[in-house]
Amino acid sequence: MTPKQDLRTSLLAEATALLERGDAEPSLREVARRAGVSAMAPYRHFKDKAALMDAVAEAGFTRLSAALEAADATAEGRAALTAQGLAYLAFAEAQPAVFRLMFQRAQNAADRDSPARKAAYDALARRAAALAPDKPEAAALMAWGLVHGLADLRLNGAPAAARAEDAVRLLVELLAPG
Amino acid sequence: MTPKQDLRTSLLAEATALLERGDAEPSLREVARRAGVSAMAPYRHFKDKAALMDAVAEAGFTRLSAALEAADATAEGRAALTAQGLAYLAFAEAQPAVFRLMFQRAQNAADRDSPARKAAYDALARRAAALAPDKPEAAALMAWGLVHGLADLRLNGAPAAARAEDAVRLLVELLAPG
DNA sequence: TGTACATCAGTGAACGCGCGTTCACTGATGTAC
DNA sequence: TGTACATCAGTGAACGCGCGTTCACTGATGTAC
Repeated sequence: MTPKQDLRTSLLAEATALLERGDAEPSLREVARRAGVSAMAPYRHFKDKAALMDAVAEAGFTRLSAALEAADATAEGRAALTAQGLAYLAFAEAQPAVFRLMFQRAQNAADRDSPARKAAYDALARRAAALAPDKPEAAALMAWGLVHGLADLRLNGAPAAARAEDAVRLLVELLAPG
Repeated sequence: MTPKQDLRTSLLAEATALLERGDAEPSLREVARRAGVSAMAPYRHFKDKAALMDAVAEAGFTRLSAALEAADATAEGRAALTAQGLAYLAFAEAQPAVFRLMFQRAQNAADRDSPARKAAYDALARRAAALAPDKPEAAALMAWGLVHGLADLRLNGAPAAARAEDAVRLLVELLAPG
């Protein structure tokens, strides 16, 4: 058979599209269908369904980490941390289903320690730690925990989370008054 | 047929137990099986499977809100907020699957505005707002977002979240130095 | 340049499975008179 | 007190469904000599 060009990439894209369309658990068969390929074709590229979903999540962390680093580059110090926090919220809002998947899958999987995931954490953590040199670890975890919690609450429809950006700004203000 | 005594309660208990046993999506049939009842029996008590799961989530919010209020009662001011934050983390850790379900279901469902959920939010929010009278809303959302994010990260195996309690204490310290 | 062969990406039929839900039913209990 | 009837909580068989995965296969492409 004629190889589709880069079926692997197509499968990732279709799975992502299905997720964002609201299908919380797209079936392998449906993904294959959308890619214009038989139900069995994905097995040439992924060991099984779980491997495909892991790859989707991993790609999500790569995009998130890139978004955070891009935001970071736009400013310095306090402003850079604020920018990263807002970027995190924006990412979650733009790709809610993938965002959810990213953290769900980490729950069981070995990709808990993926480099992309680490990179995303480090980007935020570095700025937060720099603002609170006396308690760098607690500050980093606080920044990560806050933006993650706000994103999750907003995705889950908590009405209060509409003002999530205010909470991010308050965090930065408290960490580094000025 | 002889009515089982309080089958409704048993079904909720079995569904909860299955969840906590690691079955992220227990089937209606399995729940019924565990309750010692035919596959159809649950339909006497719940419209459909979704209604059962909604009830499980709602019961979770009731327990969470009770836990927060109990923690709140043990102290005053700053210490009360800390106690609530730690209680939130403890709840998520003790019943991770129900905790996840609670927020997942809110995503689509009408029970987004359930009284139990509001009560849980209010308990935390009141204390946080009292500590930052100039920015009560942002402070409340910040407290809720932080503890929720820390809980979620910990459930999802983020290594840094092991020190979540430190982050809660840092929050309280920043909100109300002293 | 030609030939033999391995590899690789796909196909398509078939499997067994457990699911949520429907349906028609049964038999115990409560209520009216 | 007895009888008729409605209600209520359960049963059990059956449905159609889509799923992940297996299997044996096909035919195009790349490689060695």
